[in-house]
Amino acid sequence: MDLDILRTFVAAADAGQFQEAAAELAVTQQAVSKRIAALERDVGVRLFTRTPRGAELTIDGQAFLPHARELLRVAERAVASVRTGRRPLRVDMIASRSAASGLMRAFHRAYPEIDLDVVMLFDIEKAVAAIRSGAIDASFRAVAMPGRPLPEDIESVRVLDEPLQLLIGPAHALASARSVTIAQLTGHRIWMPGLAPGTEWAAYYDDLVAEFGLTIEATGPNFGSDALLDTIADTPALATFMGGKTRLVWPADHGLRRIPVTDPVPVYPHSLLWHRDNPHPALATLRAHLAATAAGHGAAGTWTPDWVIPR
Amino acid sequence: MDLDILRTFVAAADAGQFQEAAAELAVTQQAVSKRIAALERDVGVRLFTRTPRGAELTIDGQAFLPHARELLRVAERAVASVRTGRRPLRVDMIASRSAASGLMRAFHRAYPEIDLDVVMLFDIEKAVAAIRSGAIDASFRAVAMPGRPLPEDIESVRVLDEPLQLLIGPAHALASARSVTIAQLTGHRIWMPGLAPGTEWAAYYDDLVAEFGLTIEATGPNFGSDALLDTIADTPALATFMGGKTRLVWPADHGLRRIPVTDPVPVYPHSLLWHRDNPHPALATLRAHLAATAAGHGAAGTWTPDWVIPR
DNA sequence: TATGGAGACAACCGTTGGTTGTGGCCGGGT
DNA sequence: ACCCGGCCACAACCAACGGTTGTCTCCATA
Repeated sequence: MDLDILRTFVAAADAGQFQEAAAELAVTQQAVSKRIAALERDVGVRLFTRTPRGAELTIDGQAFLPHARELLRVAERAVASVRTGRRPLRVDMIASRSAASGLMRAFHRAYPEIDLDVVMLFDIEKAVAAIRSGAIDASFRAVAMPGRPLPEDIESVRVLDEPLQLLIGPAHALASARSVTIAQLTGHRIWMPGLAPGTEWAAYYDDLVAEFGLTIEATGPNFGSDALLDTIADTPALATFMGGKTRLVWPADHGLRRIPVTDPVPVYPHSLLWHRDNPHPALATLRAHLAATAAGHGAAGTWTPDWVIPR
Repeated sequence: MDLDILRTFVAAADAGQFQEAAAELAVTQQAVSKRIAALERDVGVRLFTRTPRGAELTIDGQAFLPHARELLRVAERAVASVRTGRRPLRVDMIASRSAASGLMRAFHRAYPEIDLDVVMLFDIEKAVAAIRSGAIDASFRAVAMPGRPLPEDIESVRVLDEPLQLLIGPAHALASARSVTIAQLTGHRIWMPGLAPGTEWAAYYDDLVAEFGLTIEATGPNFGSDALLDTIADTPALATFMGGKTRLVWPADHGLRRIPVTDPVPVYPHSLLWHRDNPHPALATLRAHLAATAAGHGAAGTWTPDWVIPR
């Protein structure tokens, strides 16, 4: 099915005749006739009843029409999402199910008229480059890792601390714990595949390891969270860290447990980054929204690496 | 833009490489390469970065991907709306802005997961034929006009009485009235273009005229409500009837007035009609919903033709 | 009854979109 | 260090699609 054909269908439905639709679309009446016939062959029903002085929609045609319009609307938005110029606010975050995702959902509820696009870049370096190039408008990241101070043209504000939780299977030694202290984790194997050196998230876990003497294995490629969850669920001796705001969707029978970590609570600090000169109006709205709804970061009893910008 | 190309894009994005996507789609790798190149030419940005061992999404590609998926979802629904078999509940009503539309909106809010299609057929005769043929599942209509008793296989229930209002321009003699009695309308010109003999709505207004001695002109073709509103707004001596639940969208400076009519209140009776044997599960839901939320019909002080099924 | 406007069908043809064949690039194994 | 294998791009070729022109039928209207 071709969007041009849908445009033809809508034009013919609006005009009530093929001839006029053809004129609008700058093609011949025969072309319109063929396109409609092709569409009808495609969907398997007759969409117009042809009369000697025009063509009117059948019942099926009437039912199909709003769907066709919707399709064209969505197509327009899809193209707009990548067209330069007035385009949706494009935001990067570390993971699709991180706490930043919850913030953006809340923002979308508050301002449903603002078009949003979410992307996930590799790390803070790519994110900063994308912000400077204008490829994205904002980014939720932890800053500023050692050796990578934020450039002067990038501004940031800390918006949310996400407490880490331990994710373990039902056969794990800590499976029945209501919560665990960081000290209790010493000696347990914690697996975080895909932890790539040089990224800000690797730097975060490096500091966590150094500070509390944990053991984190970063071996093996990251085959995605599904594969990770499967392995964790089935392996008694293995645990992993996961953002406490993560909304997991996994088969109910996995039996996975999420255990809060305390003394102190390790929190992953999300800051919003943007370019000083970015004029996107929705960016100002987002910043104002986050400032108004900002809650709990830098609270007592929490831990972050000392390179994290305090407020 | 072609939906097949979008499917190719999504498949390639999911697979992370063109080769595998090509295998899934049962075409050659070269065809996928060409399609992606065409799509990129179409939207004007590069969607993939080609590497020697695959292709990964650019930032723009990431932003475009959810839109592409949405487009395919909408396309699927569009086709489903006309496919026989499990399809959306298809409901006919007399006008897109009648009270029935409000009922269906409320139903949609209550059951957003139920797919709905609304069509507008010519009259009760077409509606009954469509219900019997299965082309529609239900219809909001006034029944049962003289000489057209409902067939035995069609069931009905009265669901809503819509009070009529007088619609007049700012220069009309009654423009400043808070309400008018039917008796006061005697001698005023009431214009209802498109009132077609033999339809149930024409029968309704015929009875209204006969009962209260009104003057209704049905001359001229109906060029749509916009044209009607324009004329009414500009013509001091002209009025028309309009459903009291109608949500009008007209330029604010039209200056149109809607005046309630009393003594008695003429109400247009909407009944839900359906086929005795229609098994569509959403139909049962709709009937239950309407039964639970049904309000005010057959109230004292209202008038309907005596052929209207009382309850 | 003649006329004009609208859609369908047929014939024709250029362009599009598929295929096969081939070459370049880069990572990993030997 | 080198070669192999996997993956994508480019070129050439060809069928099929989608457009145009020309013509016919149908029916409402004058």
